[in-house]
Amino acid sequence: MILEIFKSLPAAELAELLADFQAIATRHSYPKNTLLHQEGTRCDHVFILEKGVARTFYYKDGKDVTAHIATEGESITAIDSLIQRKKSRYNVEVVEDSVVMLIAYPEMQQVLEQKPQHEKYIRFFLEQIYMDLADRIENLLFYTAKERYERLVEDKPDLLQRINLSHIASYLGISQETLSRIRASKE
Amino acid sequence: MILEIFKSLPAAELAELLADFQAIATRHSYPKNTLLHQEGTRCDHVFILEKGVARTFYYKDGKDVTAHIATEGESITAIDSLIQRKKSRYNVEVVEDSVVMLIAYPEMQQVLEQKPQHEKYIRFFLEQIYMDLADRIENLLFYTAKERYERLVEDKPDLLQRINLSHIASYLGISQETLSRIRASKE
DNA sequence: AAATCTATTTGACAATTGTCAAAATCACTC
DNA sequence: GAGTGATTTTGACAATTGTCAAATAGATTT
Repeated sequence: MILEIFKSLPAAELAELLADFQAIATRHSYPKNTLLHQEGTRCDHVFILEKGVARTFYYKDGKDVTAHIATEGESITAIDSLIQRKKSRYNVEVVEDSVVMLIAYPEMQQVLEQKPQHEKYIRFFLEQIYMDLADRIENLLFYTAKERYERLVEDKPDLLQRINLSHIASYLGISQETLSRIRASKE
Repeated sequence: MILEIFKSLPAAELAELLADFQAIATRHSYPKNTLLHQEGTRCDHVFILEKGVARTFYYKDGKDVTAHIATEGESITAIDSLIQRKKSRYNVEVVEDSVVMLIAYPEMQQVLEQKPQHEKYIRFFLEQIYMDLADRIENLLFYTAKERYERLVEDKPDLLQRINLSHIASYLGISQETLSRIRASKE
């Protein structure tokens, strides 16, 4: 159940971390469209996708907006709630039938209290997702709707077959109609 | 030299962290427009503003783009380089005459190796700057140029007197001309 | 105070994208 | 396989914002 981003790290040190987290993780299967976390409640889990696709979304002026998408080997959660320990504005749902590892936050904290040397991996994890957001900002600032779409296709070609166009559109910050036209203009 | 965001944390635990970081921090004064870090080199410092204003910027298609702005009680660095330990694409400069605390990354790592219990504060720090980026993305996705400007004025009213309009514009993802017109349309 | 350099504003126009409404396509159920 | 509901596409139009060029204002130097 190792996260993709950890695969480059020194195996020896990592093994203990993984063992400790394996010990508190549980595996679940969910059918398509299952809500893993509901907005307005506190989120106490990190979800790691073994198989399938999941997204976080929220409602902005009544519209469903996708904030994050995760596929195999990636993690997803209601990050605001997990960080600030309060009610979340995000929902998390699986978009396909999925197999998910759950790590409960309180147990994770306990592991980190007992073995603070693991904290540096959490730090590494946060650094990675921070850089992901920085990339996304640059994407929004400097690339046109069309370019953003092309970059997503380049990065995750399979995603477009696996998730609704409307979700892709809101994730990219484009109206669904514009995204549809962009697709039509290709080939 | 405490960071604004740490002020809400339990004082007792925090005191040791601060003492340990004070021990490796050095204070410097820089005149306006001094470059604290140059792109293409590895950044080995975190800068904490005691007085003044600083920004990170980079060149995108030859244009100066402001990525981050920090004022008193906030921190700034070439975050890509600090995280990934490689050459940075960012420059860091002070925009006003400033007093800055420097913390060298290698020494910070050493402190964290010796006292891994401090890692959780680093984690807290990363979580905070992560949420800042998430806010910025939402800002870009859902608010017009005018609204983004108004929100910045609301949040940091003094900034507009302290830093060039062109820097504010690129930070907000707006052309300088549009920002100028937005300002003209008010009052 | 004139001269020079920098920063900001203004004008004219074009391009990108959003919105609303309707049609077409697709997917699933009975 | 007809029918129903969800998803995607298309059309027409308006609004926001960017670009390029020039003018103005402000700041700094001699």
